[in-house]
Amino acid sequence: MTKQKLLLLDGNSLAYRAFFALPLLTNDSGIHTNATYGFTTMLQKIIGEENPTQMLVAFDAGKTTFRHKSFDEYKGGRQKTPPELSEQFPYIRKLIDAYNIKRYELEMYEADDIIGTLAKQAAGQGIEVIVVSGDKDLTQLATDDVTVYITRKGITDIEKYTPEHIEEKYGLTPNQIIDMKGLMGDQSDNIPGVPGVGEKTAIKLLKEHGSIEKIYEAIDSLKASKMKEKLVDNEEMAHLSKKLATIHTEVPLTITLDELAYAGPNEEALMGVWQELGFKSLIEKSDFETEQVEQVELKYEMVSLITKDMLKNTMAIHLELENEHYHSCEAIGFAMTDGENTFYSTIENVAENEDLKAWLNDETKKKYIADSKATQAMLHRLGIELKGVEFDLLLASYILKPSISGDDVATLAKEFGYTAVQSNEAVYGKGAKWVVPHADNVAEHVSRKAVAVWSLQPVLEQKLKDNEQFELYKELELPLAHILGKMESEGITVNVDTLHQMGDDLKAKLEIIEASIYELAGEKFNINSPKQLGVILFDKLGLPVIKKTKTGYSTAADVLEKLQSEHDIVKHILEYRTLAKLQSTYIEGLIKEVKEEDSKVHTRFQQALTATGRLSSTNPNLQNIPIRLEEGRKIRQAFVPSKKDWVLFAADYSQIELRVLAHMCQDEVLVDAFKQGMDIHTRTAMDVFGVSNADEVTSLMRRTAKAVNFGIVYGISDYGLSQSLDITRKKAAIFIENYLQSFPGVKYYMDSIIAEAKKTGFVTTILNRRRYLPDITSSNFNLRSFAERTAMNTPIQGSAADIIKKAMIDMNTRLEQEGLKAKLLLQVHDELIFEAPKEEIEILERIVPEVMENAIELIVPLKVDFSYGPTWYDAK
DNA sequence: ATCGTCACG
DNA sequence: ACGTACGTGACGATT
Repeated sequence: MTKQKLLLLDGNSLAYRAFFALPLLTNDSGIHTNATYGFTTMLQKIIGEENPTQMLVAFDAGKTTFRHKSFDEYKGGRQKTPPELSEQFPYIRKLIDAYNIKRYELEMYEADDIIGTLAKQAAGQGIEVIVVSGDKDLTQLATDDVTVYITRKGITDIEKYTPEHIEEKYGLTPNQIIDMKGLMGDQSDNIPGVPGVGEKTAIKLLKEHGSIEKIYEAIDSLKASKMKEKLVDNEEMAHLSKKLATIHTEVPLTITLDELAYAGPNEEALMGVWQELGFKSLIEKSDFETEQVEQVELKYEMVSLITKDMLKNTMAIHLELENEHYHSCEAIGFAMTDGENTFYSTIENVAENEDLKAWLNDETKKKYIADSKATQAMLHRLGIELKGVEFDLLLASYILKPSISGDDVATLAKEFGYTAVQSNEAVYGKGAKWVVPHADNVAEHVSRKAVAVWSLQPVLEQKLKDNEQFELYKELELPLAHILGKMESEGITVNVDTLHQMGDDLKAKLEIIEASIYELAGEKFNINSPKQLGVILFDKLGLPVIKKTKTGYSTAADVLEKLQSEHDIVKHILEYRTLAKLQSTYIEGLIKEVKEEDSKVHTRFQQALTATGRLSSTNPNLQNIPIRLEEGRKIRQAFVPSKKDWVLFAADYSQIELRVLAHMCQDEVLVDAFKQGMDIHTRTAMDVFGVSNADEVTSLMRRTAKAVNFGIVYGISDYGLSQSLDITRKKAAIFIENYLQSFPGVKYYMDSIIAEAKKTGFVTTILNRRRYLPDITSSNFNLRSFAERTAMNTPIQGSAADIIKKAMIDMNTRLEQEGLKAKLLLQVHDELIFEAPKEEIEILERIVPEVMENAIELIVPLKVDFSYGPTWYDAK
């Protein structure tokens, strides 16, 4: 439990302060907002700075208080609260409620007394207390546990009163503040005090005697003077004034400290109040993830038919889908806008509308779309081919802000300050509660999305140009989306019978292994449960614990491998894991994804997801089909061409990341090695181990050098390398040291890329893709180290991604130019998989490496290997 | 919803 | 001294 901190605010005093500190502002609807605005900025500041665990705003209750009983002129003659301020009090209450801060007022007592009582209670429980007011009387509450903040001049400028500060400023203790006020009186509260006694005299007297009581005890010894006369004449008034100025700390409150917990505002409610008051700057600055939609009226027309006259040369269109699975879900509706007129139509009316179809298919009719790939794929299913995509909100957002997650139009729009569109969750609900609402609501929602895309197009394109990223977006990502859409819609054929066959074999093997594991363990348990497995291995069988996880023993493969010699059960478990993974993910999982109609899987390539610019693949993930172990690799036998006498043709870049590194750091040795076509791991081994002849490099040396090369690409650390090679950290450090000495250009590059990231806050790839690294200047070692490794890795991984993306675009063009039937089906980070008729193999062998190797020119050559066969397994 | 694990580049 | 290799997605178990 962190230290508790209670913030007590004097509501009336602060409202008055804000009102008089700021000029009389009014908002669009004519309400005065200077007090509400001042109050809000003050709250924002104090909450941000103090981060309290409990909060309360106290208000004065009615007109009369217990003080009036002793002195009926108390606060008499005071100016009436200005009506311009009175009208703002309801909003101040609303604001406080929206912040989820407790409000409190009590009949017969003033805010001061409520605050005094709570401050005393809290301090007694060891809670740190901060009192905020515009009234200096409150400083009497200061103690070691209670600090009193008094606003100065404006509303956010505060003076902090601790007992020390009061001593410094007045030479008095906090308690003596009351006596001072008793003597001086208070104009605003109509407390008379002793006439003729001001601050200076009061302080002088108190320093000498200590308190009002002590002054009167010693009154006779005072030498005769005008002042003595005044004191004598007004003794009663002095005592009364002190009494009135004393804050009551034993108020019979009807609330307790427990009720004051503060855990942040109700963001939606707060946005609502801010909107009502017209606090645009605060709304813009806030990073709340609220669903608040601007109350901008949207004019749109629901039409049964989109007619020719509605179809303009440039329009934003939005095809609304049920969910992200656009290869299998249903479409909900369709909207289009040219900025002036917005039309909504049902899907039935879209699919059968020949005019619209022709317009969508017309390359010269320009479309602005939120997610062009999804739209293209869905339209394809409806028998419509989409062309002429000019703007893609998802891709533009991704290039500008690669870190934003989510593809909802509302989420993206909000990132760029556009809020007149609702989130899908707000409209449809989520999970089991998901439902399509009334047609009117859908029409408005979908129309708003189209308008959002239309409105954001100029904004985002300008930002891209400002960043010099427009080309990356327009010439790379946008055309790539079209190609990826085609690849996904085409799909890859899977032989389900082959998978079933393999599944049966696996099932039999698993049953045997399972039986021997139970036998060796002496009981049945769930081998798939790391928790239960941990109990068997480490508690029951007493194997040594090598690594732990947050929740218990680690049973990961690297741990189990070290335990193999300890017990026979371990190797069975390792084998069980391998086979169970194949069975659940690659046999059963894959079968579920095969579409019955065409016997194909249609993955979705996520183009706006990774931090580095790579693609990712889902439903199913076709970028992690097994290959390293033979048993798993056989899964690839189930991936086949879609037609008889066709083949699968696979081409992959050899060492693309290290070549990119060589290009970027221009290290002579590394560049030379690639230019001469050497085996890079062997070359590295020669340098790291100081061997002058390639023949002298042993396989262990090469394997080690390979791991070092991986480490370099990942942003090396001795620990990481030691883990991957299972050697000591010291040895790993020596390898790295040797490497960096052999390749000084690499070291220089790594140092400068980190320096650059620290300076600009981001790193870039060959095609100017950015990754922002806010943690690079963190004082937290872990965060900073991670950011530094990322700074080293991202330009390499990201540039490699740029290169293969460019190759895909060039390859698509080339296939069309050559009039080939061959189709690009998959991309797996550094390889492209095609299917093609046998007759085209020869030409592919020529053009695929040519196009891929020349996608982007580096100072080192790019090298592409390829192969083909009747299944993906054979294309090796 | 999150964790541990493991498949890929 | 700090505690990690970079980037992903899917599964079963568990909360």
